[in-house]
Formats: sequence, C-alpha cells, structure tokens
Amino acid sequence: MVGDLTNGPRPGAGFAPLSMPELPEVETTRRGLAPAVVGRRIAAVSIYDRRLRWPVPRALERNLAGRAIDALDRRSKYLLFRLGGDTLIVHLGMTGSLRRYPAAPRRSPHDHVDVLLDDGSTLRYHDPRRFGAILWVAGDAAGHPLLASLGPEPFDPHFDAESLYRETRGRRQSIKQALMGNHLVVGVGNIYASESLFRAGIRPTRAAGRLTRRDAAALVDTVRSTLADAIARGGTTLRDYVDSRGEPGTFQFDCAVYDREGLPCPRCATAVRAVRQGGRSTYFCPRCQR
DNA sequence: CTTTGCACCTGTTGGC
DNA sequence: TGCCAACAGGTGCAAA
Repeated sequence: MVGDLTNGPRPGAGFAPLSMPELPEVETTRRGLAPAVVGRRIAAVSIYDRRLRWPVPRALERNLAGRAIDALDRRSKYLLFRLGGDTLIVHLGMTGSLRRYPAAPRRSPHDHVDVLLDDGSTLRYHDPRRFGAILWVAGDAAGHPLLASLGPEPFDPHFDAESLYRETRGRRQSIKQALMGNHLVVGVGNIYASESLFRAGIRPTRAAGRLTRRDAAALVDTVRSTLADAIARGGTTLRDYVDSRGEPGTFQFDCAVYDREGLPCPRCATAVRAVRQGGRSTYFCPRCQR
C-alpha cells in the first residue's frame, strides 16, 4: 500500500489490469463480457505485441474483421469466441486479462491486442508474463489438440463420484496434483485445489489411488461448491486479478487454508501448514485433513 | 502408459 | 536503502 505512493504505476493510470485466472476468474470474465459482445460485429483489430505462449496469428485481423460474435463460451480455462462456424480461442495464462472499455483507453505496457467492436467499445488483451494465448481455429474448436484431451467440466454430470473413483485407481500421484492435471476434471488450479481438498477433509499429499468412494463423492461435491462460491464472489484477487470491468474478486476472504500458513484452521483452529508439490504451494489443516 | 521436472516470462516481495 | 533469491493464480513438453 505504501509502495503505491512511491513506485506505483503512473498516477492516473491507476490500476494495471493483471489477472491470474483459475476457472472462476475465467468464468467471471466470460459472464462480464458476454452481454456486451455477443451480437456485436468486429470493426477492426490492432496487434501491438504478438509474443505470447505462441505467436498471435498473422492472419488474425483478416480472420476477424467484419465477423459477428455469435456466442462466448468457456471450455476449461479457455474462452471461446464463436464467429460463424469458426472459433477464436483466448487463454489468460497466469497474468492475462481481457477487459472491455467503452472507448479505447490509452495504451500501457504489456497490451497485446485490441479488438474494436461496431459500437465503439474495445476489448483489450493484456498479459505481462505472456503465458496466455490467442489462437484462431477454422471450425469448431472441440477437436483442437489443446481441447481434445481435457477432462469433464466440474459442473458436468459426467464428473461424478463413480468416475472419479474409477479414474484414480492405481494412481500414485498425489490427489492434489492429479486434481490439477485437467484430466480428472478441468478448471481446478492451485488455489481451489487446496480449498476443495480442505472442504473434503482429504490431505493433498495422499495418493489419488488411496481415495475411498466416500472421499471421491465428497471431493466431487466440494470441487463444485468451492468453484461455485468463488464464481459468486467474482473470483479470487490475491494480488491483481480484475474482471472485464476492472473489478477485483473477493473469494480470498473466504479461503480457509490457501495462503494462510500458520493461521488457525477455521474449523479446528490448528495451525495451517504449507508444503510444496510439483513446485507449487499447497496448504492444508493437518488435523481436519487425513 | 504415468509421473516428474523444466520451460516459458515479468513483477513483487522478503530477507539480508 | 539496495540487492538478490524466491515466488506468483498455468500448462505444454521432454524425459525418466
């Protein structure tokens, strides 16, 4: 906070829109954008920086100009803009944001792409770490390599206790890493993996194959309830996440264990512990989670 | 096949 | 105050 007065970004520019999205943040962005963009036509595209996980396609402007946006869908953490039968895929990576402005705002560092719509509004893609992606797919993107091998959506009936139990048999990988693998279920990133496992009373380090049927059933429920609660709160803002209007989420205030090492478990008051799994921080209550 | 670790990047933070 | 290592919400990919 104090730092804002000394080395904060240019005064007046205020907040630099960064974001690090798990599914709730992507869904919040989708819900914020959809009413304003669906039915609109793309008037122009400006590309300022093609460097993302993969280079922004050279043909993007030619592909998009004049096209109408028929729908804005989400698959896992990918946003899917439907244009006729074709698809624009947008992934926000760790620090990407997609914001809508009524009129084109001033450029700032790390702005990559502007999409000008026929009502004069601008969609701006901004991504400092450049882990995100913007891809063009001729046709429905369901068969695209990035989407083809994804597991079920968390709210899809196909994600259920029986299949989770079956899919984890024989797996030695920790349940936390398995949950984040986008194969058992999609959209559960580092924050919500810890939170879902806390709610289910399962220790993150337990081998996935050691889940009982009861555990699997509990985990399906808590993955859903955790994600639903986070969506209802507009996502989690730990540092900089903002939605399509620049508003932060508030789920961080509901986190039971994430980023709370040493603080009391909200259920039993035992100190929350932190460990590292696959290079990522994991948080859990050593008493409530076995 | 499963699992692990690295790689891609910039920006912020905390410890010395 | 300054410097530097560690870390940050994702995930594709090579290698074991």
